Amino acid sequence: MHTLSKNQQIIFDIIDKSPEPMKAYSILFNVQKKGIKAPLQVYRALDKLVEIGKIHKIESRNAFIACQNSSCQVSKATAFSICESCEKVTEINNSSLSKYLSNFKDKAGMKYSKYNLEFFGLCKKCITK
Amino acid sequence: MHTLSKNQQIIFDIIDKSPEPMKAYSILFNVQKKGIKAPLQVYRALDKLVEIGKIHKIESRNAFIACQNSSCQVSKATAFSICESCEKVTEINNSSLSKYLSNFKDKAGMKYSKYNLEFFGLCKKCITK
DNA sequence: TACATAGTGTTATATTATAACATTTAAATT
DNA sequence: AATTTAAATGTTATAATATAACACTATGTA
Repeated sequence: MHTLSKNQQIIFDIIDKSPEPMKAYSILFNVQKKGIKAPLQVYRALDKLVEIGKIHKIESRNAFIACQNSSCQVSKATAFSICESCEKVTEINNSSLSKYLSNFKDKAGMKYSKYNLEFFGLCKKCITK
Repeated sequence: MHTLSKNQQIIFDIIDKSPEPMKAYSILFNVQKKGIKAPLQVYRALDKLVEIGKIHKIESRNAFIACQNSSCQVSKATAFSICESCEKVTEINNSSLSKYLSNFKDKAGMKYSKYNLEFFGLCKKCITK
């Protein structure tokens, strides 16, 4: 198991506590009281946390969320649902889906080592508004 | 069928001719000789071209490619393979995959209106290097 | 014509991300 | 414990990506 460094722990904690994905400069603003002053300090921690699978980047939003999936050691197979109204993001943990995608081969026979899937729609709350 | 405006056509043409995804400022550089001088002129055309499905954004790369799929009118169901070595990107057109994903429902019962999937790996050329 | 909608041109600025280099800390090896 | 190595930190500067705001022009349609 990986032990986080000081900066990594600070930045993981704030992402983990957040109910929604956080952007890098919002993270920076929120950790300045803890002594983290520069964007690079944030980005380096983010890079490492993504690498070890503790957080994921929501590519379409340039934002980061803590991994919701206890069995997810590395960010090799990620899927998210994104509400286009309230921007709520949920990590999808569905074994049928992950099996289907992990075994997917395209016509050219290329075998993939990683995928990222983002679904967009309206969440239950927003659909009734 | 949609008629492209002058700027939209210029920008679509250069993306369509490119063998690889193009980034916004690379597009800008390449169309300055045609009188397009400012980032916004590029981004506005890109937004519209994405909206009508003539191009797609590769989110993990902040880059744009022309739609390879003649039946794809709108960018509601996109899938790409991305070589992490040479950065070659190919649009995946696989009816089993698109059916599976279009019909996918998560546990919360949320029904999605759109998805984007990016596979990562090594293409055939790069795998033998 | 006149009205509405979409597109253009422009300047300025916001947001996201990395380069480069010096230093410090932690971990692994002897 | 001392040495070595890898990982992490701190800092300044800057690159790369993207949007706000406003004035104006072209196009389609009643």
